[in-house]
Amino acid sequence: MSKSQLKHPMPDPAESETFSIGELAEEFDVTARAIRFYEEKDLISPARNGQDRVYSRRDRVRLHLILRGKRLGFSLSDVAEMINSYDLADGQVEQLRVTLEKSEERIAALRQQRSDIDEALAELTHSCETINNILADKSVP
Amino acid sequence: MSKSQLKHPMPDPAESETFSIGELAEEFDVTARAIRFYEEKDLISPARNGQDRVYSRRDRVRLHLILRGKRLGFSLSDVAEMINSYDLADGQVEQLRVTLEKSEERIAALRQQRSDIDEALAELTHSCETINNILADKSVP
DNA sequence: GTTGACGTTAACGTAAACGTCAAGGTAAAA
DNA sequence: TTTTACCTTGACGTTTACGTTAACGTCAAC
Repeated sequence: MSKSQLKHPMPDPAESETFSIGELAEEFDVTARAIRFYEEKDLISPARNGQDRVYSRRDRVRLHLILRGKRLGFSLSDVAEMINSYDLADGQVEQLRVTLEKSEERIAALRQQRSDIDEALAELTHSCETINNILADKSVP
Repeated sequence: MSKSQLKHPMPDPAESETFSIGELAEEFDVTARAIRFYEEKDLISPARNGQDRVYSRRDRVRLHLILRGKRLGFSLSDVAEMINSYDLADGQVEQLRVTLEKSEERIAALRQQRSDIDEALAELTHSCETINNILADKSVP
């Protein structure tokens, strides 16, 4: 199914690069519901064509950032803080500072998690061994 | 406040080793609410003295197992499966088999998590470096 | 006879990130 | 014209592990 068959073709055929919610959903493999949810949380604010949402390239970048943030384990409110600080007076620098700070926190948390996991793994593998031994004994009394 | 001052002293002074919910809560540093919640989820079934719950040593062991399971990242329903399989005809062996299986699953999941964390750490440390470089440039133009 | 420490049940609240209807609008293709 | 594809808002449901009242019972001590 080509783009010309879709309900929402390019508004300006001379190209101004906009996207429908469905296009973005498919491209990034998320549901439209999720994207609307991000909007509800002030992570993204697409333009409107009547009722329909119209996403610019900038919006698309934001969505990309949101998903990257999620992948790295940030909460949506963290992502909101990072992304939205972009729109402040200071712009760039402030956004970078916020992101840097949150990233460092995240790194610390991840390191902690990793050591927790290592502990759990040690305990689990040990108990598996023990269980295996018991079971071996029981089956050959 | 010593034990003799408590509302619920030993029912049998000749010792049969029972515990109140508050005692267990304090010993294991969980709230009484949590312990009742575990009961609601069929993880533990203390006897009653009228309205009051009376925990045996066996109940105490179960609680210990529950908390250990949680610490290792099992869900309460996982823990329930493991613990409750103890009460089946086959008893011991079946419980051990269930626990072993779940533990192996858990180990696999933890390894996956760890590698996810490692990936995220790599990406985060890299982006922190990048940001630091940009900020350094900006402050010394 | 009341205060304090402990216990009870019942049921609603919380956080995160959406999923899942319901009920409908609009436009383009067959 | 009807079907099909895509969109909308609104609102409740899901999951996990409890927290948090509310309203009350009970006993020992002062």
